[in-house]
Amino acid sequence: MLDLFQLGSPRIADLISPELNKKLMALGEARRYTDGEIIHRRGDTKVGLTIVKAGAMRVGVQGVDGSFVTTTIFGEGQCIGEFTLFLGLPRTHDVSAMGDCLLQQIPEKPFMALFNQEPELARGLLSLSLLRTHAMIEMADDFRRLPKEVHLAKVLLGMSQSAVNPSEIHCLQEDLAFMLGVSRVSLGKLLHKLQHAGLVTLGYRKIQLPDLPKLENWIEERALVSPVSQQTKPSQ
Amino acid sequence: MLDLFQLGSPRIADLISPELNKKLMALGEARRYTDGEIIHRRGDTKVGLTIVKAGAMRVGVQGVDGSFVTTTIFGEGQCIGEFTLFLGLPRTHDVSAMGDCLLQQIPEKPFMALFNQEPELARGLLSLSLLRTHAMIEMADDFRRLPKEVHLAKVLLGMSQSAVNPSEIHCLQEDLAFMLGVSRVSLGKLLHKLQHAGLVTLGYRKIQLPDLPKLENWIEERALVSPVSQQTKPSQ
DNA sequence: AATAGAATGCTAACTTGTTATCATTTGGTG
DNA sequence: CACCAAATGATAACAAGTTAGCATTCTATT
Repeated sequence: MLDLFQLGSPRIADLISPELNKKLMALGEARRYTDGEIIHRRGDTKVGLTIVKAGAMRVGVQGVDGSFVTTTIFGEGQCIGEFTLFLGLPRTHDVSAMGDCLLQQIPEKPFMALFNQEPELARGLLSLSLLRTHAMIEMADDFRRLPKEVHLAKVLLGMSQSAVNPSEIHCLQEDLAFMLGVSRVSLGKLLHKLQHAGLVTLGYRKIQLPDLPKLENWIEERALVSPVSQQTKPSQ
Repeated sequence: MLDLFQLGSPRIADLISPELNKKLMALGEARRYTDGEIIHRRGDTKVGLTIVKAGAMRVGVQGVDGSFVTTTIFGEGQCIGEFTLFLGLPRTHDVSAMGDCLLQQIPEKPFMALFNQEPELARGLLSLSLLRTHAMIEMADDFRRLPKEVHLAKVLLGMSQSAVNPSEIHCLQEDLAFMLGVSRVSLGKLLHKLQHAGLVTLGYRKIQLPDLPKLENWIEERALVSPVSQQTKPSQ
């Protein structure tokens, strides 16, 4: 469940030293993509790490019926491709440029050379992967335990925490609907419920969160289990 | 979505050399737990790695209403605790012994000592974490894209692949229901659909899969996107 | 072999979500 | 600035899932 949640996904640069990050970003080459351009497709077997230098990429899956659903948007500093490098698995998602963007693309060979030379890189990638897994576990649990409107509220809160402006989220109701596994109609109803509760304000292509503390409280009161805090405090 | 799926979760021993595994298992100490005994609770902050040496542990969450739902069963060779070691996060699940079991419990200090000394360990844990993430991503996608009965079939197939006897799965309908996010009643209906299609045979506390190739075909025909194969072929 | 507890099966009233349309609003484009 | 495509709102018929309750079946334990 990569998920829009992963807007808040950690950035590799935050998990390794600046020096190592410099070495990493010096590998491979940067390439510019224009809005909508395909970066790679589900099933592709090209191996390598891709890091967003500027802009954002849209991650999702194209259905056989032609419909496309977005599951994640990765912004600056976020990366994909670990599965191809370490598991030899084909790409799991279709990825395209969301607006113009600049990507650092690091092929297998130089990456693995650095990886084998710098143990710190493994540690950083391990933390990254664990953080993602952790977020997914919590999300999956929410998905099944929480009433839909609470889950929705939690998702919105999560998205806000990684937005430029925390009190305004830019996304389509259709994508939110997919994320929660409901239809657009249902999602609309849920959103209006939250609006009537004074927790959100609906807009065109955006949702405003006028009172974050209130939203947090509202969620807290309805979550069935105690939340696990999200601080990232590595041991060592 | 750890999930019963994770019965098929990789074992750490399969991702590192036998020598390193020996060193790892020599750390900490083994402890025996009796059926139902609590191993740790959600929210606990005790840091360390726990590896199943024999038997199995039940992973799940206790609701505030007292109900307990199983999300995963981890058997021999499988481990938990990476979040506590590398992210400093509290336990995400309640874990208890499922039948009598023997666990190797490795405290933070000796583990991190070995970790810092043997780069191979980071590589192994990275693969482990990525495999889990990958399984969860695919599962989450299925959760939202596939009709419930197809998702159920896929989950059953996944469970069979990691069972002692691939054509017989031992689990409660109640736990399966939670995994799919539906009620027990709905799950019953779904299972009966599959039974009428000749794909499963229902029993008491067990489900038989009399014709695995047929099941695979049936799923294949109904999956909306091409599956991503699950071979574990590390590069390098 | 009888029994108790657990798991499964079944039903019905009810709630919720979906599909299929169509109307309305919005914001970028020419 | 008018227009158009996209996004959102709204509705109704329909389908699906849920809750609650009880019956039945199974298995382990007397």
